[in-house]
Amino acid sequence: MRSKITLKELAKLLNVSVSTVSKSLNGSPEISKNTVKRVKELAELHNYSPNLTAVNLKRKSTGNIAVIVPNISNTFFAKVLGGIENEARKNGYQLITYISNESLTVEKQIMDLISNGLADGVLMSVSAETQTTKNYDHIYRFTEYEIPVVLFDRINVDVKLDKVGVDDMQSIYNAVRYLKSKGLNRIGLVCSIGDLGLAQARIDGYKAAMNDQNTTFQKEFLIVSNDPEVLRKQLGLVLDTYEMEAFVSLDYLSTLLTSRVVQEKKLNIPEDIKIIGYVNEDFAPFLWPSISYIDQHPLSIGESATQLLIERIKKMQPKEFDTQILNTKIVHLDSTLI
Amino acid sequence: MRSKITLKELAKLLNVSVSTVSKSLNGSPEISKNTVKRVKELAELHNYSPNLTAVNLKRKSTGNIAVIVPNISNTFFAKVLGGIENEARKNGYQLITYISNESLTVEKQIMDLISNGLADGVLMSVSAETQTTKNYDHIYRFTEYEIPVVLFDRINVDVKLDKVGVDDMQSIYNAVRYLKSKGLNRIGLVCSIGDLGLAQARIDGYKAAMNDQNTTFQKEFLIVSNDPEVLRKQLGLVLDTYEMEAFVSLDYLSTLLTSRVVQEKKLNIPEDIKIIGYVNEDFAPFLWPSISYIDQHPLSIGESATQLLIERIKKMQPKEFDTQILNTKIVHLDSTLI
DNA sequence: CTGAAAGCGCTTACAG
DNA sequence: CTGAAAGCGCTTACAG
Repeated sequence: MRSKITLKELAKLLNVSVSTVSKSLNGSPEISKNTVKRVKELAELHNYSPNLTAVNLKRKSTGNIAVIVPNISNTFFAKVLGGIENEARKNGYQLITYISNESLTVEKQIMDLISNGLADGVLMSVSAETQTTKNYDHIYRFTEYEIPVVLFDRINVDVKLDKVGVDDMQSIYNAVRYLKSKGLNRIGLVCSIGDLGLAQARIDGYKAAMNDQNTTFQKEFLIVSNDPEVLRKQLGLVLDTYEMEAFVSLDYLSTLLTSRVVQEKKLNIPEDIKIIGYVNEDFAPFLWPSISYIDQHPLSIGESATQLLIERIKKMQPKEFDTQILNTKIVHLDSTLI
Repeated sequence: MRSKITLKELAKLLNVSVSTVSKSLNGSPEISKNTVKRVKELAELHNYSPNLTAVNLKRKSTGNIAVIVPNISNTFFAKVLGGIENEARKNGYQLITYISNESLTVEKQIMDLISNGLADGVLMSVSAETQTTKNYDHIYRFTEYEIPVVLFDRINVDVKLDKVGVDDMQSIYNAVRYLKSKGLNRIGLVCSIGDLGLAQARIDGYKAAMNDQNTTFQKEFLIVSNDPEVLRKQLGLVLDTYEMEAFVSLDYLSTLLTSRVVQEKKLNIPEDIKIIGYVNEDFAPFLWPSISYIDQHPLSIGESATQLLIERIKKMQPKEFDTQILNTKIVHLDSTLI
């Protein structure tokens, strides 16, 4: 496609060898100041830049990091991607991105592609299907090829690899404890992502906190379904049956839905019902009422995962896998005011 | 990084030449059925796949499409990216993604990088700063290198290139006309992205529709600011001063904010105030009230832009630039019921 | 039908 | 200080 000037052409114009040009441009101390100057000037003039494909072939590396994201329906993964991009670009890596659409099949196809030598390392968040079927062979294959893989966010999977994410159990445990500290006891849990390992961890956190002091966990308060309609109905039922005081919602959809159904029932937030959920932090303040949420610092997740991956790329460590857990924080808005 | 088997190694194992192996694997008719079979079997056995860096160097192409997105704070660009990915992968291209963060400087850096022969083509949505400063040289440079560029979504820019997007003026014109057809006349416009060309087009659509029949455009109804706080105040003021009947909001933030401020004022949606805006289509139905929105079919935008780009890559057309305009559609939810 | 050779655009020991 | 040569892993005219 491109007709940019090559080393060879520069060499011809300067009447020197290709090696000399290459060394001059790469700051080798072998070459005389004078030649270096001549070469650099001409290179500048012609706007020379090395063909990265050739460089990479020579170096036996690609300069690419592959990123596999399960979906893009909310901004969480987009934000993580932002963090990954920051860190990758700072280190001179390009990002090759893929979306698995929560499908194991697609994930396998992507991994096949990548293993054709497309990337020096892989950052991935496993798809829902991969987690439910516990099919991890395609991931392990990379370590055979000596391509490091770092998992991010969805790290509650039984795979021995480097991982970067948050403590999902603790996050929800803290949220429930906060609500209880306000004297609330009838706290429901709403979840539309039950097939993810991290949802299970969050539910465990909920149960632990509910079983803590003056309350015991009641399974009637657990509203889990992938179908928004089912969720909506159950939520209505629970609100009609019990005098609920608060909800913890585990994902974007269920958070908005909780707020909606509560209001449909003419209940006031936060006076009658308090909510802590997961929502897009950029827009959370503009909802009515605005909903308190658990900030997972997606940017940091992306950055840390990328740092770890680049370390692995640079020196394929002895196999001691690292798990980095970042803190979460409850951001209080309207729905937990008072 | 990878220790995968190469053509040369396969050739040695089979006692044939590298050329023979290459031709066998690439389905050349020159080679005997028998050899092809032997080669393919061994290749399969060793899980051979060609080193794409080498193939690309030879082919003088990269197999990559670079995508530059201005931001990722809402899901719009994420969805477009999804469409791009579908189409790119179908055609065997990899996506290299970049986020310009609405900065001209970053955009230039990215373009420099890409021009190092990283991609066969570029899909981009120009940053806000690029639009306000009207600085397009770095974009034109690609055409000099014969790397095709297709702009998407933000196509209201004075650049002669292929473009794929929607008719922003018409979209808002239609929205306002719809509201007027319901007998509403005091219709406000709210916008937090005034520095984008497409916002201007949308505002033009609003003015045209307001000047249409029994109403004339009033600049008091125009609420435009990049600062949410200013927007919030002005919105409150307008609601206090005029008996508003509806709002058209031009972006995610202003849409949510409009709904919020209206409700803070104890006004009912849609009884007192109707709203048409732009929101994440996946979550729109779960808001309370759910907000009617203009569906821009982001997936289609991504797919069409990618198709066009791939055409350009395959046969660098005589320079007649194409502008593809996709339809938008109003999706009616709570906020325009009745 | 098979293979030797050249070449894609680079880098880097090695020789002079 | 400079350059010739080999090589990264492929593909493809060309010769036999």
